[in-house]
Amino acid sequence: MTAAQKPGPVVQGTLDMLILKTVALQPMHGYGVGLRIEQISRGVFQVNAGSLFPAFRRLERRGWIQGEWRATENNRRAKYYMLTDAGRKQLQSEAREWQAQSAAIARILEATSGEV
Amino acid sequence: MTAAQKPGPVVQGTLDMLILKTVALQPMHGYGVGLRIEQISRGVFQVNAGSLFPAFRRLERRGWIQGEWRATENNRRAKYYMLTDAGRKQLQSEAREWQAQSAAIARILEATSGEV
DNA sequence: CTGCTTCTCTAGATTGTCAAGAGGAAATGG
DNA sequence: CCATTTCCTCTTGACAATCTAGAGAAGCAG
Repeated sequence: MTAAQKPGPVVQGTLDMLILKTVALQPMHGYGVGLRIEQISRGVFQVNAGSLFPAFRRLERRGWIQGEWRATENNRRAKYYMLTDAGRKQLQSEAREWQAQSAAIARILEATSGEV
Repeated sequence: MTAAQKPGPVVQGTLDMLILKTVALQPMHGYGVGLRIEQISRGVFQVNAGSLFPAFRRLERRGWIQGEWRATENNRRAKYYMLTDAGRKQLQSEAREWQAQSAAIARILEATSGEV
């Protein structure tokens, strides 16, 4: 039973970063981003539409991504989002901050006594 | 300027785990736990009293920590909390989950194309 | 036509955290 | 002795991100 816990929500505060990173690789529509995050996280995360779409609106409003209606591979209409230059900067900044935070948490979890 | 961003809030959802870990090392009072987390995180995190005390109440209500009034080193009264057995299990479980989550985020941040 | 899948989007509630404080008791400095 | 600072507990009210639980449209398969 060392394996696969049931999927859960994304770690709070990281969804924007994960979306930016995902659309940085290639323009994608919202639904696809959700699936991709589930896949790459290997089922650790599961993104709800009620989280996803507000996030896309948020990111677009802030100018970090830009949407455009296109046809999917399956002949449907979907809004494809791609990263802007500002979005690329934002992604770098959030990723850097995340590294610092997860390193800090790792330090705390590994602490064995009174180290500073 | 590669150095020390200004301190910010704890990553959402991790505060309980950080508190459990901190009191696991040695019984501590709330205020001290806050300072300790700031220290070990090297200023990455800064825990607000308005987050801290509700968290302690929450953890005690769930039976993961147990509080007791004692005198501090400085002759003051403070409520010292220590981990219960249930708390130890909970800490292990949360830490395991955290490892899975941060690994998943790392995978996403490092992705370069369509890997599954 | 019926039902399944893909895809977008909304409304309402919950939750964890924050900002901003109040207050008490010991130490410290004048 | 009084004033100030430091330590420590705790509360209130607001906010932002996420969730649950849907609706709705359009193509595909039976």
